Amino acid sequence: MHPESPPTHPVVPSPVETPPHPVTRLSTGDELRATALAQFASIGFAGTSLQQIADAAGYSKSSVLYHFASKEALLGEVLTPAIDRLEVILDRFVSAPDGAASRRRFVDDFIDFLLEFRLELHTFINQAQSLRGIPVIDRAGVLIVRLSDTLCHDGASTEDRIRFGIALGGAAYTLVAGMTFLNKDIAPADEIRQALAVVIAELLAPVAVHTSQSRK
Amino acid sequence: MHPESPPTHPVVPSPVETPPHPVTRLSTGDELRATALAQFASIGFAGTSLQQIADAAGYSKSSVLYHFASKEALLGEVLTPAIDRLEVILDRFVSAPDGAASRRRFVDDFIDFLLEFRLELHTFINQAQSLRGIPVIDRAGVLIVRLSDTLCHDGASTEDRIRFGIALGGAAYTLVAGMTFLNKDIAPADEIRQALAVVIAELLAPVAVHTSQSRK
DNA sequence: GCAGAACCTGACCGATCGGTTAACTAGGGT
DNA sequence: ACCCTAGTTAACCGATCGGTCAGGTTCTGC
Repeated sequence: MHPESPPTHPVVPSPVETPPHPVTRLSTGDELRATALAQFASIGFAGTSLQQIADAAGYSKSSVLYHFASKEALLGEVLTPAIDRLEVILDRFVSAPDGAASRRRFVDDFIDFLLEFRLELHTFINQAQSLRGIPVIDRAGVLIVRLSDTLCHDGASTEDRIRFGIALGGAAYTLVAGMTFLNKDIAPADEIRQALAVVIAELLAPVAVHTSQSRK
Repeated sequence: MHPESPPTHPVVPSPVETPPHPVTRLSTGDELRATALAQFASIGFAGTSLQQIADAAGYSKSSVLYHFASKEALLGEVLTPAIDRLEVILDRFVSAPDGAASRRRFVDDFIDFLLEFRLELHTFINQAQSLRGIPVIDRAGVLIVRLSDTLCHDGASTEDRIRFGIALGGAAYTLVAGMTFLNKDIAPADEIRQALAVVIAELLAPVAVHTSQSRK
């Protein structure tokens, strides 16, 4: 089943503490989380079976359900780190004094978030509607609405809201699906980050200007 | 089963030709196509069962499989009109002389396409990767690549390609998921179209300028 | 009246779904 | 030796999956 040689359980090089050198070896739970995330993002939560996750990770379906109470719980554990991170970023932004510097740092933080949690964002963005009721999804939903309301105050125009939506959905798409599909080259990372910064800032700039200063 | 009163088959008001007044009544096949599209776009192709489609449309699963050879064939019939339309738009653009007017008309056509086939685009955009091999998906894939290559010539920068990807994925997201989720108001249609035109043109403008004229 | 096409359906098929249970293995502490 | 815990798995459960099939109903052409 596993690439490892012995027929017993596959990993667990050091049962206590994290390994001294940050080895690339992951715990079984982390392996399963990563595998599940990749499947949820590409095939969808409803379209991914526990058997597929187990096969892809090299375990049995029973093992997946040993580490996670249910499929929904697995989704929850997969998405939670991204939500926590976004919450921190947003809290820091709203508690900072209004100003160009604060806004600039927020956009930087947000782009870091996009790049680090692209699969989680893609999963949420494209499936939140059909997964309403699952606690982690609802929590992420209110967070996104808060993000939207923070950037686009009550009186924001339709165009401002569409700018925000396009930035959010466009980044989620481009960084996952569009990457291996439109940009055949594997992309030089730094170049992507820089280009993303330009375009996202351009999309969000009028919104921010509109909310904190006078129009145009 | 059906909202109609008699227990027999539900619609078929005029068995031959289209009804003289374009009544809102749809043929069974059209009802099923529309229902399936809504489910595919929100829950995903893999996550949507034929039973769900049948229930939502008020028919039996057997009836769905009577009108469509298989689930994949249903997906094909659902997506084909959008692909045909996009193909027409793209052909007209590449066969027209280069120029600002041609580009402007293309963006207009493209926005019409986005608004009319938002569910079809959303379905393709977010699931093409996992549905590779299905003929209609592959056909749409080569079309999108052709669209990308037409707008971004070989030497296009990473930023240009990201602009295109964000415009495409962002519009698909905003017009479907973001609509009932971020913009609580049902949206005044014309306002959405106009805002979309501004933002899409802004995203695509540097690309077009770059490919047909000098930079900036 | 009658044959046939078009339409819709319940019953059924093997496969797979998410999830439960019990059994097994290995290691640590005593 | 002992037990306990953690990890893994096969076997199994009822439900549902996509798909097939035979039969019933209604309409049309003759």
